[in-house]
Amino acid sequence: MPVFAALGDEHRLRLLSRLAAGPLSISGLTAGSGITRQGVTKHLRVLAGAGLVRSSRRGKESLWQLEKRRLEEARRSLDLISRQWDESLGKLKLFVEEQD
Amino acid sequence: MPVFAALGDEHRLRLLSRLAAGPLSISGLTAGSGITRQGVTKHLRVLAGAGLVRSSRRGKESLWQLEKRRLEEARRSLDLISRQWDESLGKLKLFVEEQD
DNA sequence: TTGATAGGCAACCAGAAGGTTGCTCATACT
DNA sequence: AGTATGAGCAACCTTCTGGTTGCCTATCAA
Repeated sequence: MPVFAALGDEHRLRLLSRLAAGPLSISGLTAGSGITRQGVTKHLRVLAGAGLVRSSRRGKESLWQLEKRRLEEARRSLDLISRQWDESLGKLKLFVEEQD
Repeated sequence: MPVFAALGDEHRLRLLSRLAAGPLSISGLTAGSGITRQGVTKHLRVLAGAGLVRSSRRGKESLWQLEKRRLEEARRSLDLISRQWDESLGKLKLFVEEQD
């Protein structure tokens, strides 16, 4: 649910952008991450909890991949706010002009 | 800097969307927020630290308003990741087809 | 079947985050 | 002048978070 909270950690953002290049296993993601495998696992769980990522076992490793839809939902939320702001600025401008 | 972290709190998200309807003072934002004025202030500071919001004193009250640019930067970041993902899926599809 | 590789579970820890309260300061109103 | 309103500062507390370590399970390969 709290998708922005999930995005709000640098390690998790990095994980996401690495996953954006294609599915990867946990050890794959751990390599060069600077933290432990367990740390990575925790982050992946958070991302999964936010619906940003999904895993599937393949043999002895579990492959993680991006769930694009949630990203786009998040993007749209931000879009919505900026649009509202544009409108409110529009109204403000109108208001100012009426003052003349 | 950590713009997503700033977005990752429900109170702050609500503050933002209220500000999207136009500038407001701290007490204005506090009303109906469910937390103390000091709490609101802290959240506003976080948002400001992320460059998402800006304040200006007007008489005895300080008016807070949205900083649209950062929102759009954040939106673009998400966009970038989904685009990369699209590409990677494209490559994956190609790879699968080669297998036949 | 033994070993190596990939991962899960649980406990633990330090520090950050969210929130409150109490006090002070400054501006506005009458 | 005196009071009410809007806000800042600092201390404090509790909970959540990021990260680690130690140990156990499962799969693959020799």
